[in-house]
Amino acid sequence: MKRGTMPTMKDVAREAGVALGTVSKVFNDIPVGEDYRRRVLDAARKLGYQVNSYARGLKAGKTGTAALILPNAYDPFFAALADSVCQALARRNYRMLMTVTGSDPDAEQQCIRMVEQNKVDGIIGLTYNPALEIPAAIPFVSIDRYFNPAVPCVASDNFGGGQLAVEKLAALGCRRLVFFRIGTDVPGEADKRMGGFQTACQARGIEHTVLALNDRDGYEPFRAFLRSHMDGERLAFDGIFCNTDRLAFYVLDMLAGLGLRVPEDVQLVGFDGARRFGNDGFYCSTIVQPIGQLAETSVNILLEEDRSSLPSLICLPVSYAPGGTTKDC
Amino acid sequence: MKRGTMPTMKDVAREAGVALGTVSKVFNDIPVGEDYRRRVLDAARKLGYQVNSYARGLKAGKTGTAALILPNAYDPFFAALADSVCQALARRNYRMLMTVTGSDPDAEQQCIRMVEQNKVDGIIGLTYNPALEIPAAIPFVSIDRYFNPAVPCVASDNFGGGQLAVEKLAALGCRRLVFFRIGTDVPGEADKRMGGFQTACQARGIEHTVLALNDRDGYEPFRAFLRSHMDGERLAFDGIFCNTDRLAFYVLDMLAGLGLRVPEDVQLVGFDGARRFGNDGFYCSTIVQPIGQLAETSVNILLEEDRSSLPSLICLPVSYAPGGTTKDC
DNA sequence: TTGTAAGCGTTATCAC
DNA sequence: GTGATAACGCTTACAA
Repeated sequence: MKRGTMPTMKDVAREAGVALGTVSKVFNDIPVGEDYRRRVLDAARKLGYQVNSYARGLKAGKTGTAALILPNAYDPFFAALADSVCQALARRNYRMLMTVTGSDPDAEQQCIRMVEQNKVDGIIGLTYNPALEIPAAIPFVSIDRYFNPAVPCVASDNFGGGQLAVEKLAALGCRRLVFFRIGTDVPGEADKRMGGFQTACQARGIEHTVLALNDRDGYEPFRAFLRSHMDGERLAFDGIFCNTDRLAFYVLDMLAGLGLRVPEDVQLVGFDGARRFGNDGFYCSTIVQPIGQLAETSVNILLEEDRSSLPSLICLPVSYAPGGTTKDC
Repeated sequence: MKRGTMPTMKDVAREAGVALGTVSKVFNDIPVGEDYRRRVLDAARKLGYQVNSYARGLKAGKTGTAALILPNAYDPFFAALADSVCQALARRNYRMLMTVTGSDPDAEQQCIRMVEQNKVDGIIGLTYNPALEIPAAIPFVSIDRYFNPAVPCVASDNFGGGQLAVEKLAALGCRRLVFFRIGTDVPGEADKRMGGFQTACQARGIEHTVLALNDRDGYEPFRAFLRSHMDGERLAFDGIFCNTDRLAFYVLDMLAGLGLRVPEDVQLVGFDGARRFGNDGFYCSTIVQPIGQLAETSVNILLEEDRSSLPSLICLPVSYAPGGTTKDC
């Protein structure tokens, strides 16, 4: 925005020989005499004029910009989400301001302050700060984490996903399942995956175990767990459900180290639907999150005019995709 | 930016019992009496005041926002770049406006218009539109593609990377190399990888071949090429250099289909340094692009005050990383 | 040092 | 339908 170099409405008005207000009307699709309209448009083109959306926002109280707050942009799930949200916003002629927090609670709050200053029209946030203060003045949509009834949360049907994983594994012949979980200790929607797993196992009378860890524990305990559950050459489980594809991928490596074949000896299902190179094959058989819908729904709710009665939680259906670590591939 | 609900400087001034200008000074670090300062800060905190950076930008001619234009955000390289650029900008107290173009030339031009409207302070663009019109009024830095001397371009040392790949493969015992290339036909810096490959091969007297394709050709020709170069059980080459990790990954699969072992029968090196799940292991042995430096350098140049004598091209050093498809892993 | 007032580019309200 | 004019929230001479 180098000053003095960009033409303004005033310049266009002078060039077109009309009044300032007339130019404004043309760019706001407010009826105006056809020849005036032409003159203005011609002058604008000639000068290379672009409306200044900040000045417009200053007056109109809208900026045409929404913010997306993410822990990072390189994780496949977050990257795909950023891509989809960006597109969903663009479709509605909105721009996307993106900030990454590195999962640092302070950085997250800082990000919110930053976007508050930028007077965005709304914020979509996927954060891990348990004490996050959400500005009441700006529409906010949370992804994957429920705050309170006043903050709409959009998430995948994590519980249903957990059930689906069990159903699939059971249908593929598994009789003894184990659920591996790793993640933050900030409670989030993703925690429901375990509930779905347990419920489905109980409903089907399937023997099951759970090993739920925190990020700070690292991945080694899973290896130790597997080793301690080896019965000679065989593992005590014939099916493993991991709460993320990343974990499943690590577990795959551990199983190989134990001399176990996947999917022959043990079948493995992850969660997320992460794809190699962002859009290729799955890393493993997985419960796929509907990222496009997640983005679209979040944007819809964020930009909803009537904010008096928004749903407080929306769960979107997940699906199952074979990815080579189950017998159906 | 719901109007009427957010406090303004005027509110703070009234609350603090000082003049409007005084409040402004406090928020711009312009010396002010200490007790005035305190009163203003207290009032601001009490009201939850945040400066409106749009209004500020309107006056100051700077908005504290830069735009990043990418083909998409899900490709691991672009995702990592987005993450790094976002961080580099944040470090300088800048916000990042991101747009994805889907590699559609029109969309790319459209994106530029959009960010022009938003009066960003600068644009970092990685685009494939050969006829892209770059606005003269806004600082622009191009990544991976040289436009003209007036548009600074930041890229990896692609030529050096091509040479490095040959050096490594040669050091690992390869004697007959082939270079596989796929990509757009818009000339970009990445094309220099081939030049580096050929130069290094010639310098070392290594027998070499090249198969350079366009995206629209698809991957099948590579498979056909490999098949036609099978000499009984053996491939006519003992080393393959691919212009991207993605291609290398596909080729890996083709080689397996041909009953060839990697790295025993043939060694494979890709380009980019893409990592599984964004930050884990490499997909293959690869020439790693210095994404962090790419981002940092781009931002440095973009925000450089003195724009009178900027470099027109900066190539950053790449490195080699073994990733299981060469004998040094 | 502090307060005042004139814009920055746009939109909205009026008389014309 | 058109064209002055007053905000919008902030910065910045300039006056006090």
